[in-house]
Amino acid sequence: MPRPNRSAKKREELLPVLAEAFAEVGYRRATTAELARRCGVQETILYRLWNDKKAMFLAAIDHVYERSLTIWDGLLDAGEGKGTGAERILAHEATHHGEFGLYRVLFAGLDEVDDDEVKERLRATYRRFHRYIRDRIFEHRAARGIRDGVDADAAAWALLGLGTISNIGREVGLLTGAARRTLLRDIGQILLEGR
Amino acid sequence: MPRPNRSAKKREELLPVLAEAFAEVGYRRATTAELARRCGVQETILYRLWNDKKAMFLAAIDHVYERSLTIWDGLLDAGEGKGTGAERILAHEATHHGEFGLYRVLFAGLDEVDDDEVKERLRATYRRFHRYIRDRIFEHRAARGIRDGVDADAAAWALLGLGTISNIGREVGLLTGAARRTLLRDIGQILLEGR
DNA sequence: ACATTCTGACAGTACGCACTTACACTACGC
DNA sequence: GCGTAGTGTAAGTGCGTACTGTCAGAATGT
Repeated sequence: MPRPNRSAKKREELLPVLAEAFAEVGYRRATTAELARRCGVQETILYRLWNDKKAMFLAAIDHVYERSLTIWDGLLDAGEGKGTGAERILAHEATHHGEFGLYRVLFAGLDEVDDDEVKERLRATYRRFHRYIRDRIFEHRAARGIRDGVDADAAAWALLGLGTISNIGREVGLLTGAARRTLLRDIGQILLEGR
Repeated sequence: MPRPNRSAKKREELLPVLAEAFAEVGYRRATTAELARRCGVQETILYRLWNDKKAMFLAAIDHVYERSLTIWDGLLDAGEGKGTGAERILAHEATHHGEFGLYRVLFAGLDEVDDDEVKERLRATYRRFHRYIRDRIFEHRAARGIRDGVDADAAAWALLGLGTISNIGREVGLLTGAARRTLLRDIGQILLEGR
């Protein structure tokens, strides 16, 4: 049995680079040649790690969620005492939201939803984001003794929308950093409280 | 002087078809052959009306705004007495939002923002949408005597975000029609009032 | 009727891109 | 050291696609 297989490790190593590439130029324009160049490897190597370009993209979608979750969960663990978890995440996003541009992977995916696999993966990703946010809203309201807020489900969607439009505004140069901060902070608070 | 030029008329006639095509399959996948097929003409004809594919896309972006505005302005003119203009638009969108899928043209554009012309056109479009909504918020609050709501500018962005995420949710199959209705209605009302 | 410009159909071209084949080389277990 | 299976490099290949050249015919003002 010669040479152990390092594929898994290599995939893990290249995935962030792929995600960044898809984020920057979208799905169609991220040519396999460009992906390989950014990874510093030959195209063949990518094709040995993933079946095709779509598989690379699907993996990148998952990476977006996992990266966000890692950061958010870190915020929940650390910094106890400075408000509820939801407030801490909101405050963090108010200053750092979208700075890695990974959300653009999701935009790229929305352009490919007529592909069933892409659509399914996007659905799973958005659902996971939504549930996570909704749970934080529940926690927040429980901690604050809020019982009459609007449906937490709807509020979670609205918060997702807030993040999305904030990114779009940045993308097209309509929202400055300061504007995004007040947007996420003020409106975010209202949605959290639900009234 | 033989045969008057009907280019303008023809452009006007084909533009909705182009917009629909871009909405359905995005920019990259909307091949010129496909565009021509949907329009029922030869590719050459499209190229006589627009310089290149990008010009067709830019025109489609404008069309999205103009179509929405036509509908919304119609709602403002008609149906006086049933709430403020903002409320009427919101109620309308709650049931009809995104049913033509034209917003997907904007998603497609977001995948092409590294092109300066596309980015500029998107910025102009989002700005116009934002201003229109903001003005409706001002009117609403004036009519209701609301003076302590959150910044109308921010609220307008949040409403845009609400519409956007509503479309995304529909797109990936996470939000049913009923869910979108309550989302736009309940959260929309909160944002309108600003508290 | 006629000149002139618009209109429509078709084939073609150059290129970019996803994906493959082929092959030399390397590291490991026995 | 030897066979096996993983790794790196290079050169294709075939297809899809944006865009063009050509040319016959059709509609208009004079």
